[in-house]
Amino acid sequence: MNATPAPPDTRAALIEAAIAVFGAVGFRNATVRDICQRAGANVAAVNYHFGDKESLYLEVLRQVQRLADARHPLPPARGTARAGQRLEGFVHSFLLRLLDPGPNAAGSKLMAREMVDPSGVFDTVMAEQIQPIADEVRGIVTELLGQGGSEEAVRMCGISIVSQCLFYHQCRDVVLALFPDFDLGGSGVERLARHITQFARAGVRQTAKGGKQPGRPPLKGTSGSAL
Amino acid sequence: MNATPAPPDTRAALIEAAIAVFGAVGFRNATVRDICQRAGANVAAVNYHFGDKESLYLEVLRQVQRLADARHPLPPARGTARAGQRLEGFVHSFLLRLLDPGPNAAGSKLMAREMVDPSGVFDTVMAEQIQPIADEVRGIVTELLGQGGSEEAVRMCGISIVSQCLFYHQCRDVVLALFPDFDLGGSGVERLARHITQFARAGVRQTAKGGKQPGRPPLKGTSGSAL
Amino acid sequence: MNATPAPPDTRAALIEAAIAVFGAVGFRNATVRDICQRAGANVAAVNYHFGDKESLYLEVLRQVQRLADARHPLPPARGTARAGQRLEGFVHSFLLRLLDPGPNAAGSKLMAREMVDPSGVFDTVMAEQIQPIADEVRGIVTELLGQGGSEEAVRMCGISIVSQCLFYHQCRDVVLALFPDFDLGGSGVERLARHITQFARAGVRQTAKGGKQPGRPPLKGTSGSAL
Amino acid sequence: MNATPAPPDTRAALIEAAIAVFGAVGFRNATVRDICQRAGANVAAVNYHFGDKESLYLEVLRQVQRLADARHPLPPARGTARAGQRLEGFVHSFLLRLLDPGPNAAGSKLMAREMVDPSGVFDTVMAEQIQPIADEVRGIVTELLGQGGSEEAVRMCGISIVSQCLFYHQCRDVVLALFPDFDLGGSGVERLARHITQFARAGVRQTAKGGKQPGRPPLKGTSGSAL
DNA sequence: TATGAATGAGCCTTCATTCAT
DNA sequence: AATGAATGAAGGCTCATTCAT
Repeated sequence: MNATPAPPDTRAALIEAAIAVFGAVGFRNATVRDICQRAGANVAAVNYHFGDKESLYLEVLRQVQRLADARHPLPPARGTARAGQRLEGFVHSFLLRLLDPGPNAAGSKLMAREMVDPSGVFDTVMAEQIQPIADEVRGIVTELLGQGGSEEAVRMCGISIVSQCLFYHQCRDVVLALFPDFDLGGSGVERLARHITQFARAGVRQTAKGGKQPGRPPLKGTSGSAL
Repeated sequence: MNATPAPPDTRAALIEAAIAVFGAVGFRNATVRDICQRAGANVAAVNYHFGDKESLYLEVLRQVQRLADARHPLPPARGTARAGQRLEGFVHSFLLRLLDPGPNAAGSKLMAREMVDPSGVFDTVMAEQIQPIADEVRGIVTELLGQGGSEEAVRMCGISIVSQCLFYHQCRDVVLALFPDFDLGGSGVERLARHITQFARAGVRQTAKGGKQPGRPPLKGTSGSAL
Repeated sequence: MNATPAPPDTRAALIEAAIAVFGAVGFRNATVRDICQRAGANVAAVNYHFGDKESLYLEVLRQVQRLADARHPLPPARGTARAGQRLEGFVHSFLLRLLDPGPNAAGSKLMAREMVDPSGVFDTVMAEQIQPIADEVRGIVTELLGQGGSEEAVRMCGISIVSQCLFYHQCRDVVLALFPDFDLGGSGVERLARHITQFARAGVRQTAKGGKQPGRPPLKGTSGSAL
Repeated sequence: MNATPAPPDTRAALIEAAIAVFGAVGFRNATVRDICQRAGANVAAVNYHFGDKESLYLEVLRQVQRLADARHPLPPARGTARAGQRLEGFVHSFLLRLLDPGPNAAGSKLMAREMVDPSGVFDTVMAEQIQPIADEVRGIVTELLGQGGSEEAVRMCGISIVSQCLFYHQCRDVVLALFPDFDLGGSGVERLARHITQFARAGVRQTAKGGKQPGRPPLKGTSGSAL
């Protein structure tokens, strides 16, 4: 569609280098010099091609999304399969996208940081990358919950599912510090997907039964306000 | 109350200011000058009282934990209650600790960042702050799973529980971008605690039954297309 | 003369300014700001062109040597003349190099300081600048001593020669404080060279005769009281 | 004479510590904090007892001289012995004073630096410490030269003697870099003293014979001016 | 007499950015 | 279309010194 006649591969090299550097050390810690050097370009190249460091960063996030979509497209939209299957499929491909050690791993790290510590491009990221996932999850959960699913239940169940997946990605270092031999790549992803799927399915089923916890009085708080 | 009415405790003022600044912009973005200025102290004050910026940062993280422990102590250790109750208690007080909009909110943010983007003090934070929580959760899950709990199951269930709580904290901005009216303070915490508790209890129970998902073959394929 | 009339060679200007500043106040006392200012360059110029202050310092020492070699080359290597002549030639050109009031005087001062109060670049200076001189002297003395020259005798005679020359340079202020009219430039150098040469030649000849001082018992006692 | 009723040994401790620190790293590199710490005193102690860092430095130089005079008094004034003996005695005790590894070694280093790189207290040091040595040497050389000794010959011979001794002290690091096994303490001093004495005696004797070098035409210069 | 806290000037270095070519 | 040199603002840190106690 967008055919630049002679691809100025300096630009592409800059983006690629920037993904690696931003991913490794974050936006602030990354230096323009480092990026340019890795791209085999001049110190002024970033400013020349992108205007400034932040514009490069935005371009990088876009490219990261493009790569992620290409490598691990989200499962086809709702309706094509039963919710149970779709949950399983979603968890699996979402985990793959997050934990894939492939060329986009650094980009993945970028997204994680953006969610915890939003920068100026957060809105774009939300709209272009996170919202579609949220929609997909909402669809799955809505169907799973059936008519017993209040809006709040849908939201919370969706978050319960997504958060389990994201944790391994965002808090990878914590996981590995606690369990140094934890397998977060290769076959480990399969086991994780299986666990999360069955854990979540049971959780959602329970939520569908109603907010009432069987035979349990309201929480007896550990802090101030009387719960 | 105190004999000395108000000793111009520069050190304390520095920590307080640092919590705010580090919490707002992170370790790297924060400047010593800014912190000192807010604390009404000299530029050299940080070096005098803490040695360097990083040592101040570590002290800040410790103070943040102290405040958190004081405001929302984790439930008393194992043995005092059945695991079911302890799960409920843990989730509730953990959420309170994370989402408390009180004076420690900025400090909370710090911990979130540290988990996603570890700094030089990560190891200390792991040992002093995260490990105790992990131990507590492990204890609860081990008891809930009973004899059917493999080491891996214990780990994954623990993470499934903690990650749900953490998400609202770490990805607060994402939650609010998706659901602007989501209640993350006050009574919202109670509803969240109830949801997570029952979701997790069902999930753990299901995990205990065995890793086999009823009538479902192991996943095949690495991307969504197979779903 | 030169095709490019006057390239604003910031790098060269920095070195020149640095020779002056380092020479005047020493490495530690010198400030990068001062050097850059004198060179008409930005504060960051030193870092850009040399990496850091110390690397600039090393470059300065090299340039100083280059200038010294250009202005006062040491006499051609051994073999071309008898040792007596070579001693004379060495002392003369070494003194010229040390006492030359020309544009390299400040640089000379640097070397003197480095020998008395070594800095981080001492090893490099030793290898690149001092060792060649030591080798030359060793060659001369070895030949002068003939077969009677033990290794120790060679070393000590060499030092006896060099130290006499260096003193006028390193302790110039002491000399001038003691003898305000002492001529350390111009024809004074000639007289110094003649004195040191004949003094040293006699000393070496005496050393060659054997370590035994005629009719004098070995020293006894460790302090002056025995004299 | 000067009896301070109750010796404030903080002051003495400061001086002692300062000798060590100044001697080790020089005036500029030394920090008041370091000195106070080693003296077991408060950071403000230097300013309190001496006014400022430089005044402490002057006091230190005085103390160094006191110690040197106590440990290695110069040989008794002229007339008590023949010049030959006195030369031997001077060289020996001067070397001892310079190379003594005892408690004043650091102080010695200070003096060396002061001679090469004079500070504000240089004049005091000259008058109080160097001049007496110069006078002693002048006396010895004058007698050795006899009637053939011009003023210039006396000066240059004196310097030839002193410079040989000083070199081992001031350029100790150079000596050890060139000859790592060179013995600069203990019995090494004896050998050095013997060498320098006989070397110098021969040199002075030759100088006395007259400035004419036997059968040697004036120097054939290696640089500009026609010698 | 002596101190611990605090200060402010200043240093080296980093880095995104600019500019002439 | 692209670069190497150069910039200036800013950052963390050091250190001799001061001051209230």
